[in-house]
Amino acid sequence: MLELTYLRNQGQEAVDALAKRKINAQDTVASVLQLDEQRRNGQTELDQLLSEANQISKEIGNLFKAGKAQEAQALKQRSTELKEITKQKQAEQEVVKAALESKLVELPNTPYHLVKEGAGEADNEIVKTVGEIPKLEGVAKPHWELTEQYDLISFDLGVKITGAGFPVYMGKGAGLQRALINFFLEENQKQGYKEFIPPHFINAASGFGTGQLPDKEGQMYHMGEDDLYAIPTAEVPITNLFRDEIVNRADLPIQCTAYTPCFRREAGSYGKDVRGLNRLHQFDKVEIVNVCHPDESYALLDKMVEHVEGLLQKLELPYRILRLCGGDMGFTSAMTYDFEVWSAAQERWLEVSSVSNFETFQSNRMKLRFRDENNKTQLCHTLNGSALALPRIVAALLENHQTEKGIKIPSALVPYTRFEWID
RNA sequence: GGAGAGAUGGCAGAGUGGUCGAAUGCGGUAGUCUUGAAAACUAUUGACCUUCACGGGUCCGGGGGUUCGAAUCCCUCUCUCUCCGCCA
Repeated sequence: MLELTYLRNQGQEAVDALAKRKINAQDTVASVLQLDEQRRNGQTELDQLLSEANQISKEIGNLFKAGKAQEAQALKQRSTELKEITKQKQAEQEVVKAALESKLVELPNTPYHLVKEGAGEADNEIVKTVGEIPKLEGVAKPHWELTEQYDLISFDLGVKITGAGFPVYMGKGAGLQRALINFFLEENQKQGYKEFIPPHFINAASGFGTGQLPDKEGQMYHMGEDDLYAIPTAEVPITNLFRDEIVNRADLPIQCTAYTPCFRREAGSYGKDVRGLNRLHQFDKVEIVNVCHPDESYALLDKMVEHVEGLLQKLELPYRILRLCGGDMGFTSAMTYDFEVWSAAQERWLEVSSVSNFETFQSNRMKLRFRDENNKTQLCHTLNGSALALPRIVAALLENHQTEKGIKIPSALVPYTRFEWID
């Protein structure tokens, strides 16, 4: 949620920035400002009425004490009258506030100045491409064949017990999964991240805090009986740990990491995009989340990018980094870098990480603040990124590292798998 | 799931219809003292809305009600604790 004061003071700047997403926010911003004005005026009026009512009540109390019941009775009349008026005024205010809130929530985050205008994927900037593309044309098997050949993952068993998009990992397939999770968690800890194991279900307030609700309602699994949502990413429970908190400035940046399964309905996906491990309803991911001072968020974003890069290098995977254009960024993000690894058999890039700075967009919703030098509360910045999402990493590892002997495990990972080959 | 108790400021905890945004203690901050620290002492210390400012307003778990007036009375929801039951 954008900050009201920002829209008040720099409304046009916000509209211009949002144009990078190829959306015209002129009207929405205008009605936000109009409703805000209306709300403030109403509030002033209401406050004056309440002030009068408070004063009269006090006087009545004093009069009763002084034994002047007659005069007190006379004042009661005005008091009752005021009660009616304030009640009505309050109801009006509620309506205005709700309207303001619903308009404000419609607006996505304003892109950072470095973000290029664009409509979608095609307009993303390639920041860099690193590593050698393996030359396996013709002989390379796609991962969905390799997982079957080496008995690593069963998609069919998953279909039987749950449905499509819920794979069953087996043997070295399961071991590889566990090894990657541990590898990522430990690498993250070396960077100063503290590990958490959060709940896998969240309430609606948490979904709202990080921006999944109301925007992505249909993408989450919802358990109606208990009104809980299965987490689409660890970002949600982890960032919401800090909802309604005033954190110590000295504690910033707060760095958290967590492994969780992630659940996504992926309504509307089809075709080669969903083949094998490319897109799943349940998958494993290790996430990093940062809560920091506004001045340091972009430096921290760079640091996160560097860290994720390091992980991909240790896994010996060719990758490229994209800076997303306005139109391809998520609703809540101010700037996002995507990481893609090369899939040698599918011969295409697969997204494995998304690292974003949300600035105050989430913290404003969550009321996540710190105290500045003047002891004033100020919104923190929040950031997060995948470090890393497993399925496509597994797909790329299997495809890129396949040999006639079997699949070679990258040496950095061997201490975790305790096997060097899948054969 | 059944029965009971409870929810007050960063924490602990008083307050049962008016002068209570709320005693007191702890904690935090600043100062005095000290070579330094501790202790002691002094002062200060909630959030939010509104206003250029003075000021005004809201908040005692959430929502509703009674009353001129509610932290305090009533209804309701949520959560926590204790006991019983069930259970990894």
